[in-house]
Amino acid sequence: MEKEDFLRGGHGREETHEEMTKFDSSHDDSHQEHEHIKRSKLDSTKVEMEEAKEENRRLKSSLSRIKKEFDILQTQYNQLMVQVEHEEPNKVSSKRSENEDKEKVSEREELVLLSLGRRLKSPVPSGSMTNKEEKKKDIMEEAGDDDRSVDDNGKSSNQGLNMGIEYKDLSNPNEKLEIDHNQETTSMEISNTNKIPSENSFGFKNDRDDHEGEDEILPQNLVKKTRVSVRSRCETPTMNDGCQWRKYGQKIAKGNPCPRAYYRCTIAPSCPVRKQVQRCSDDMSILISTYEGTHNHPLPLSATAMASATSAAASMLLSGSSSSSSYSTAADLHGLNFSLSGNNITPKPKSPFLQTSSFPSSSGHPTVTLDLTTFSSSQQPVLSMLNRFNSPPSNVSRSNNYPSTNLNFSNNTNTLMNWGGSSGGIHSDQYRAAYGNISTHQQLPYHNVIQTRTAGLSFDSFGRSSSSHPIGSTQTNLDHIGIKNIISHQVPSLPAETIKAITTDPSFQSALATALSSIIGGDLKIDQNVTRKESEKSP
DNA sequence: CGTTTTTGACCTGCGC
DNA sequence: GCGCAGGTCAAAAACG
Repeated sequence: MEKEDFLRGGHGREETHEEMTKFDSSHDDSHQEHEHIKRSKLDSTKVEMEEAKEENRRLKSSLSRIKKEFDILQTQYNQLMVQVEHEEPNKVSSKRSENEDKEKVSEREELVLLSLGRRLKSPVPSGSMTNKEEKKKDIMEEAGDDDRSVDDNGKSSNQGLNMGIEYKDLSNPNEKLEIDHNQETTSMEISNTNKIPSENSFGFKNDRDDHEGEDEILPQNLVKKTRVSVRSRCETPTMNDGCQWRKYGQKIAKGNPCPRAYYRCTIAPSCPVRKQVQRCSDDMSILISTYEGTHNHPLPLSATAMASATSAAASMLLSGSSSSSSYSTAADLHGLNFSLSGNNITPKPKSPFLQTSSFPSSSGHPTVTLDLTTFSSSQQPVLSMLNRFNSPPSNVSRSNNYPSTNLNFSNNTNTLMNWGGSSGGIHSDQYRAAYGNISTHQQLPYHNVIQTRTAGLSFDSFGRSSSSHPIGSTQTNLDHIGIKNIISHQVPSLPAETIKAITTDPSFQSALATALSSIIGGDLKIDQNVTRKESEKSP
C-alpha cells in the first residue's frame, strides 16, 4: 500500500512536478510573452496617448491663435467702422443725403465677400419668376437680407463652403470674418475700401457710374461676373467637383469646335451658381470648367474643397485687383492666370491661357484660372488631394514621400487628372495612406503648416497693402508650402511685389487653409455619395 | 412618371 | 440700328 502509494504518489508527484515544471516553464514563457505583449500594448497605448495629448496641445494652441486672430480682425473692423463713419460726411453728396438707404447699400457693396460658408436665401422656386425678376430679387436680397443672414447662419449646418463672392453688410461685426476651424464654415471678406473706381479694378467699362441710382447694381454685377476657371486633364465629359449640376444649355462657341455646356447647380433649387464646361480646342484632354456665382446652400465636402480652392483664386483676383495699380485695364486682369503649376517639366511653347478664343474668359468676365494641367513630379498638390476624392486608386500615386512642407497645386507628373464620375469616391485606406504620411512626417495641423513664418509684405483683410499689419504675425509662408508657384510667369502684368503680396494675403491663405482643412479633415461619406451619383451619370 | 438632356428659339450686351 | 456672339429658356425627347 505504502509502496504503491509511494510509487503512485511519488510517480504521481514526480509526474505532476514534471508537468508542473513543464507547465510552469511554458506558463512562464507564455506569461512572459503575454506580459511582453501587454507591456508593448501598454507602451503603444501610452505613445498613442502621448500623441493624442500632443495633438490636443497643438489644437489648443491653434485655437488660441485663431481666437487671437479673430480678436485682431474684430478690432480692425471696429476701427474701420469708426474710420468709415468719420470719412462719410466728407463724401456726402447732395443726392446721397436724399437717399441714405441707397448709400448704405453701396457701402455694403464696397465690401466684397468671398463667402466660403453657408448663407441661405429664402428658397424661392426659380421657375416662379422671370429672369429679370430673379435678377432683381438677387439684388434686393443681397442688399436687404443681412438681418436674415445672421439668422440663417444660426440655422445653417455650416457645412458648406460657398464658392463665389457676395456682398456683405458691414454693419454686423459678428459676420466680419468667420473662420470656423472645425472646417465647417469659413467666410472671408475682401473689402474694396479703395473704392471701385469708375474704371474699376476689374477693368469693366462702367458707364453706369455716372448714374447714382444704379450704383448699387453695378458692383453686384461686377462681382457676380467674376469667374474662376479650372483647367484640368479629364477624360470624362465633366469634372466631378462634388456638386450636382444640371445641364441647361449647350453652345458651340466661336473659335472652338468643341461645344460649351452650361450647367447650373441643382443641390438647391434656387442656387445661382453656374458652370461652363468646355474642352480646350488645342488639347482635347484638357477640360475647362468655369464657375460663376455663389452657392446658397451647404456643399458636400468634396465640393467645398473645390469651392475653397476656386474661392482662393477669386480672392487672389480681388486682392490683386484692389491692391495693384497695374490693374487698370481689362487686359491686365482679364486672363489673370492663377496657374497652379509647379515646376513645369515640359515647358509649354505657347501658354494655353492666352488662347482666349476658345477660352471661357473671353467673354469679358474677370476670370481666375486654376491650371491643373501642369505637373510637378516632386510636389504634392492641394488640388490633387481633391483629385483623391474622385479618382480611382490607380490614378493616384500612393506617395510615401509626401513632402508635407511643400504642398503644391500641381499634380503628379504622370497622373491624368480624373475628376470624372467613373470613380467611386476616395478610398479611405488611400486617404489614410496619403495623410497618414503627413502626420508621420510632421504631424502638423494645417494651420501649423500655414502659419510658419512672417512675410514682409502683406495685405490686410481688406485687400490693402500693408507692411506691418497685425495679421502679418500670422502670415502664411506660402513659399514654404510651395504656393508661391501658383503665381506663374503667365501673369506678366503683375509686379513681383504684388505677387508676393497676393500670396501672402491672409484672405487668400485662409481660403487655402480652408481648402486644405476641408480636404484633410473631411468626412468622406458625403463625398462618396456625391461621387457615386456623379459616377452613375457618367457614361 | 419624375428627372435630366437636347436643341432650337430667344434674349442681351457689345462693337461697328 | 444691325449683326454677332454668348448665354438662357423651355418644349420635346430620352432616361431610369
